[in-house]
Amino acid sequence: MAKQGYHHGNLREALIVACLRLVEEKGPTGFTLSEAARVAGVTPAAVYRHFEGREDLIAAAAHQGYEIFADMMEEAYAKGLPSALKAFEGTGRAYLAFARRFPGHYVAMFESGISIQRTSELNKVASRGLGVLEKAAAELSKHIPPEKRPPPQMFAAHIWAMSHGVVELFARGSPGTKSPFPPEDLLESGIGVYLRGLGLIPPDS
Amino acid sequence: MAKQGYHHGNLREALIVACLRLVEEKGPTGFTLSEAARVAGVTPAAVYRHFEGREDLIAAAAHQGYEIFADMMEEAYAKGLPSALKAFEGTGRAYLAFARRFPGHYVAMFESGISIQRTSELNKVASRGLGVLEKAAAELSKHIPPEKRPPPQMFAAHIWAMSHGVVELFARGSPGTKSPFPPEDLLESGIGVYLRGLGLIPPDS
DNA sequence: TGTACATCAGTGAACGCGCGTTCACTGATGTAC
DNA sequence: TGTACATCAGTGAACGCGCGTTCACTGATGTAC
Repeated sequence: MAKQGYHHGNLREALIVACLRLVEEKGPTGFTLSEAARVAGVTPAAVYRHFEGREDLIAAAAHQGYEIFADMMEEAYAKGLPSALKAFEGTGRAYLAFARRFPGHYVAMFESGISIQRTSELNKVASRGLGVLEKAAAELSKHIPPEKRPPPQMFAAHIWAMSHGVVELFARGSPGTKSPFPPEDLLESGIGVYLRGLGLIPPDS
Repeated sequence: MAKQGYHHGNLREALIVACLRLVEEKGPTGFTLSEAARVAGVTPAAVYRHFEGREDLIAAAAHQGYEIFADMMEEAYAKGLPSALKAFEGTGRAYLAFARRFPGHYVAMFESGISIQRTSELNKVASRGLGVLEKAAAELSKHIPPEKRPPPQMFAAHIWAMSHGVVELFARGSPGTKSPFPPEDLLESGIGVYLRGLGLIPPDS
């Protein structure tokens, strides 16, 4: 990561790392291109050899995040198979796990205000992660009698919303919001109740 | 709202209104004290007659938001009584309704990064809103057999998280996130499934 | 192995900009007599 | 009703600052011969 002479070696990556660190520490507002350059040990102007500007740098960080995110979702899904239920629960948990392990990426993706529509590439990789959740939901919904089966996209959205809410409100340094429960437990139990509501888990336990 | 001569009349309020508008239009990042002053038709320096600075102005906007929010929650709760179930569902819906009707306030409260701990006053008014939700949850939880009754704070947190998630992901101009379902329906059905999972609604319907 | 040269990733100085904040001031308002 | 005066909400000029971005440049690297 330290530069070794006039040429850096891998400045592009180093700038993304710096961006992630700053965005995590100071929030998306606090992030400046100049400081990222400073952290990477380089002149602000050098950034323009690798990115179009400030926005583009954040977008690159987010892109990397979506990639990792999609991978984690897929892995969690595969790990749960062949049980559709386990696979589904796994993806829900993976959401929170991602936010915990990659807070910088998470902020760049969901709180920095960069649009998913920015690039078709960004859009594509972002859809991959959500796609896994929807696939898991579709698979799982086959276990519900057709006449009382909600659209899989819908309950994917429910789980996504709950996961996102738990992360935003309870897992991050959010506005003084403290819950007496660890976010992991909160999400776990929330998903549990929800799936029970769909009749996918027996009512006791 | 137009100033009428040298003295404005109600600059404090006008500045909050300007702050809300800007924060809604451009996001919390885009908000500047100077522009708020401009919108209110006044010199930036004039702001300091009413607020300590930029942060303080946003905090005031958030404070006003929390006040309105708490009122809406209480009203929704009261309207649902004496049915504990209806009262609870009402507060969930009120969350989304608030975000829709007062987007500027919503941003100031939940996305601007100002801490709830900033003032004991702010903390107090912010707790009032959440308190209603917790009260509703506690009331409702009496209808669950004690041995399978989760802590009311916990399921208040679940509903809060889901509401917040729906708002952030689907109700606001969020990162290209589009759902085929209107947020209202999404939240309504999500809460429905959840309550069914708690055994508070009969499994059919 | 050595030299000439093209490539390109970095520099560093400069720019204009709008920001938040301060200060001594001044114009309008309201009150005492 | 009129005048003197205190109060205070506004002005406007100035400040230092760090930002994002541009530009002509230069130093390091790699390749052709």
